[in-house]
Amino acid sequence: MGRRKIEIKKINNKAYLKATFSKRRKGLFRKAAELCHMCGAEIAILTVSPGGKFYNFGHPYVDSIIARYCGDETSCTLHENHECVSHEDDDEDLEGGQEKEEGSTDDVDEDEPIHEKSHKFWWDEEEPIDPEQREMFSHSLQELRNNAVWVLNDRNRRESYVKDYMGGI
Amino acid sequence: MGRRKIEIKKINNKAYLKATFSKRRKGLFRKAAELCHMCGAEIAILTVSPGGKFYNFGHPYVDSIIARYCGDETSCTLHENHECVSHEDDDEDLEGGQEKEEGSTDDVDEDEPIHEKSHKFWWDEEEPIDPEQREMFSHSLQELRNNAVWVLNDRNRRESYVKDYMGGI
DNA sequence: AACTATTAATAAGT
DNA sequence: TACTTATTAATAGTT
Repeated sequence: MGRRKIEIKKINNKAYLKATFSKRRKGLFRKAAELCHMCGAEIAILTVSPGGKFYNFGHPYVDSIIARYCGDETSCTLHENHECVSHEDDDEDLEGGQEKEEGSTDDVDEDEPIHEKSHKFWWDEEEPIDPEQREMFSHSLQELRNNAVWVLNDRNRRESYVKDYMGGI
Repeated sequence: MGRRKIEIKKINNKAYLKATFSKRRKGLFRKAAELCHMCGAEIAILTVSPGGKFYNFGHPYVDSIIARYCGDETSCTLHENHECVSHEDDDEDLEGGQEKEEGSTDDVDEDEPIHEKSHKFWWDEEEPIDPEQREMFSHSLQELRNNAVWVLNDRNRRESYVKDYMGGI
């Protein structure tokens, strides 16, 4: 959506990259805020710039959402592959959700991931990860989740608070 | 961008909400993927539907980014208020970033947050949070971060791997 | 950072 | 639920 059609490809020009990163990140956050507001969703976005710096968006809080993600075994399996687009079950998705304490055999919804076509992303760079590292990492994430669980118990599920972003739109 | 201009406001019609949530979440993820690819950014998006279900996007991995967020005290202060849009310093942002081990008095960049105008979000619902709960939560998040630190040491900072989302675009 | 020509996202409709 | 298309909204290039 600009003066010209562009290809979605790696930008090399540093100045252009910086401008694009800034504009598009802003656009992304605006979209997220709209989605939160219109649909009552909660969204956390962690963006790491090419320089390794974090730019985050969160409604109501990045941390509360992460804690729930880390600790909530009902919404979030420990499945190796929940890295990308996951849990695409669009049914019974708009109901309450306050009662997450029930037996967790009420299993998760791995069915119908909208893009589970097993072909790679067209810009997949295919840099495989050392399986050992991956294993170790998985383990530590598990730990992290375990440590996060108790957080949830002292946190109401749906406090609403939005910090100023796009004040005015 | 549709047949009509719409207001960005809470949707009550359940069917419409569901459709909108689905479309816009998809759009959000596409935008994120484009940003990753064009700018070499890493992005994790945790979306909690109104029904409390997680829909996540991550490049290269949700978990690796969260771990870094939780553990990296250089990029991410333990400042009470890094919930929303944070770390908006756009300078020296495209450099390397492998050397994060230096003394952490090299403080963080709270300057020039792009929307730090202190007015509230226009849809701010202003439901204040119990300070005690907030305190407790903060503490547990700190714990969580401490537990995550060691993860980082066994993880190269910039593995590139994209799972299939929008394969083909 | 601000401006617009232009493309891309999407609200309705099917 | 997926596809279509009129229309708006995001943004690429420019200043």
